[in-house]
Formats: sequence, structure tokens, C-alpha cells
Amino acid sequence: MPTSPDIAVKQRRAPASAKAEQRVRDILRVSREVFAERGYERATTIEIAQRLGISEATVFTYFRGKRELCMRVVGDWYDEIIATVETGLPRERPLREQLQFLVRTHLRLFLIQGTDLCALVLSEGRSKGLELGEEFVALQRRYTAPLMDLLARGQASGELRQDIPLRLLRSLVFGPMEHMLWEAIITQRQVDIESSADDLVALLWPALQAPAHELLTLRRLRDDLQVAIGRC
Amino acid sequence: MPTSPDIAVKQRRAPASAKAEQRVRDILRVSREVFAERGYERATTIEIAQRLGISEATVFTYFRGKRELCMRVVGDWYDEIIATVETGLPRERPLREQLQFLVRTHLRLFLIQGTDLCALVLSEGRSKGLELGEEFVALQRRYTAPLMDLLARGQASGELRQDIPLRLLRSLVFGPMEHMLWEAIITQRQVDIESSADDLVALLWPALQAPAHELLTLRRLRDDLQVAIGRC
DNA sequence: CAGCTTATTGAGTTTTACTCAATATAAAGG
DNA sequence: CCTTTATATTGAGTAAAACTCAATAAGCTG
Repeated sequence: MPTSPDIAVKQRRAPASAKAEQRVRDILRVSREVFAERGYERATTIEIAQRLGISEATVFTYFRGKRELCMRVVGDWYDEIIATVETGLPRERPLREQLQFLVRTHLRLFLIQGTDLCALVLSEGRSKGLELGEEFVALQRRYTAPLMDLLARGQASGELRQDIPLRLLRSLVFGPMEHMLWEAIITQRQVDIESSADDLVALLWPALQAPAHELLTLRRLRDDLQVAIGRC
Repeated sequence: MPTSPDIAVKQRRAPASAKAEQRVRDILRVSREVFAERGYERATTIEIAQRLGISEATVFTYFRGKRELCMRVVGDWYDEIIATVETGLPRERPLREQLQFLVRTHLRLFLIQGTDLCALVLSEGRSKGLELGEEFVALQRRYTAPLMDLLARGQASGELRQDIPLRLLRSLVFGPMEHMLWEAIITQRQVDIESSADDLVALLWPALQAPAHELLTLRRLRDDLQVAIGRC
């Protein structure tokens, strides 16, 4: 359960003692359940407290408020995903495989957890992002870092097209994934994760690749050949 | 200000008289302003009432509640976008231009309106979609219909690849657009709409096209040639 | 055990969505 | 013009939920 201090929203009380730390962990654990089950609006601080058998006020001694609590829950979950991606990414393999790993892992983690938390992150992560903008932007940056790195390496090696800003390439990858996830949630459809991921990569790859050098080379070959044949 | 009755959320009181109709329009107009300025959570029914110089209770005689009011606001705005797209789409022009029109119009309408309403639609549209699921799904379907039609025509004519489900192609187009819009909102960056739209289309088009026949043909040519040269 | 720190909470306050019976306004009929 | 009836508006309230705080309990240390 990795908790990165750099994005951690400051709590009301610094959890000095072991007991306090345990409380914080407990509250976060139960909050994740409640937020996932009910969504942000319908989740109540009193329910979180009740499930732990503590007073509502205790929750507020450790967290500034409901919104901040939710951000911590979302942030911690992101951290788990980021860690999984960063450790598992096969950096020595071809770029396309790395992209495939990224997409697969992303979809799998979001959908396996159940669509509940996924919906929370996608919708609440957004609406709340506007208000605690700073922290959310930082989180988002760290979250997209592995992909950005991959894309940058691809551009540097000439394998990926360099005529489009990185930021747009990122949108091209994350946008469809989020759109797919959201669709899976609202239509309640069961999706085949692996094949959807592979389809998506198959679709994205030609768009990301440098506008076909191969094609240009081959065309020139053909034209030369025709000239040569003409001479005969 | 087109209001489509098929997705219109039923109001508390059927607006029989001209006066009632005017009230509904007034409330919707002001609600759009307030929701855009404040977002869903921070918008209050009392502020909407105050701006109109009426009692808060009046709002509730015409609308079942805050959520429903917000859905009407969002729905009406979507209707305007849908109407603009449907009337302006140049169906006789090449497919690529039609796609370009779609993307440009979409980005322009979302960003020109100011990012406020855009943020409301993107974030609240989502979180609230879960609860009033039915109507939202229907709205979404109508909203994506012009693109779906375009894609279907392209697949039928063989211009667009047929080995990927339509639904995924849709995600490929809408996903990045929403991602771009969202990024524009949270980073407060001013984007050049036209050039971003064109970049995006340039990026999407090769992905949507049928996997290059030309390329395959040329590769075969090259290989044959190498064999022939080997024989000499 | 005394004294100090830390943790917990009961009893509030405030805000806000939402209700409803009562009142004001407009329309229709004679 | 007055009465009746339908429609429109609202003041006064309820309920729920986030959040506060002074007071109390628990834990630790010398």
C-alpha cells in the first residue's frame, strides 16, 4: 500500500504515534470501500465512522474534510497503479510491446478492481480536480510519466512521428482508454480486457508511427525500377 | 434554443400557460450561468432564485430538483451542439473533410463557450450520468450519432478499416478530444483550436484508414525484386 | 501515581436541498 | 363587476450532511 508523501494531502494532525498511523490507514481503507460503493456524493462521513465503530469527529481530526479524504483515496490508488506499471514495464522489448503492456495493465487494473472505484476516479477525479487543481495536476503528471517517457524515447529514435506535440500523442493514448472505460461503466457491458487492449494498440500504433519512411523508400524503388525497365 | 422533448427530463408541472413557459426558460437560462460559474456542487438553488428575483420554492415547482435541473441545462447545450453539427456537416465532401469539420466544430463549441460549461459537461456530465443513467446514455447516443454514421459510411465504402468494431473507432475519436479539452481546462492553457483540431485529424486519419493496400503491394514488389536479383 | 500529551467524542452550528400549506394572481363565467 | 376556479408564488419549515469545539478519556513518562 504505497503512499507517496510528495502528493499526500497534508492531514490535520501529523500521525506521530503508531496508533495514529493505524487510524489513518483504517480510515483510508474503509473510505475507499465506501466511496467505491456509493460514489462521492452519496458517501457520508458518518457511514465511514460507523463502519469503523468510531465517532464521526475522529475522521475530521485526521482529515481536513470529505473532499480531501477522497483525494487521498484516489491518490493512493493511482500510486498503486503507477508502481505496478513502473516495475513491470519491459523496457528492453520493442516499443510496441511496451505500449501494449501499458494499455493492458491500465485497462486491467481499472476494470478488475471492479468498475466502482474506476467510476469514482474517472468522474470524481475530474470534478474534484478543478478545486484541488494543483495536487491533481501533479498526480496526473506522475501518472502519465511512464507513457510520456515511452513516447519521448520513440520520438528520439525516430520510430514515432515527431511532427505532432508529445502532449497530443498522450491524449491519443489515454483518451480512448478512458473513453472505453467510461463506456464499459455506463453501459454495464462486460469487456474482454486483453482483446480490447490489443485492438486498441493495433489501432493506435500506425497513428503513432513516423509517417511511413518505409512507404516513401519503397515508392522511390518502384519508380526507379519503372525507369530502368523503360530503358531496356 | 432547441429543446428536444424526447430527452427532456419531465418537469414537475407541465408548463401549460405562456407565463409558465417563460419561467422555465428563465430558470434554465440563469441556471446555465450559475452552474457554469460555480460547477455543480457550489451552485445553489437559492442563488438561481435570487438572480431571478423569485423564491427558491418556485424553482422547485418547475423542476424536481437540482440534479434534474442540471441535466436539463447540460442536455439543452448538447442539443445545440448536435444541431450545429447535423446542419453543418458537409456530407458531399470527402470523408476526411467531414471528420475535420466534426472535430473542429466540437472543439470550437466546447472551448468558445468558455471552459466553464465545458468543465461542467465533462465532469458533472459524467458523475451525474451514473445516477440518471438511462437518459444520459440516450443523450450520448444521439450526440455521437453523426460521427457513428460517418464511420459506418466509411467502413461500408472500404475507405475505413473494417477489422475494428465501430465502438472502438468512436472511442478513438472522442477520447482524445475529451482528453485535450480536459487538459486545456485543468492546465488553463490557451489552445489554438483550429491547429489542434487539424493536428488531431492528421493523427487520427491514418489510424482510421484501411491498412495500407499500397504498402502491402509495394512490399511484395520489393521482395520479388530481391529474389530476382539474387538469381542473377 | 501525578502530570502531561495525545486521542476521542457528544453536542452543537451551518448550509442546502427540498416540502407544503397558505396566499396571491390571473382567467373564466355569469 | 363580482364570483369562482385554476394557476402561480412563497414563507416557513424539515432533514441530512459536513464540519467545529470544548470537554473528556486514554496513554505514556518520570
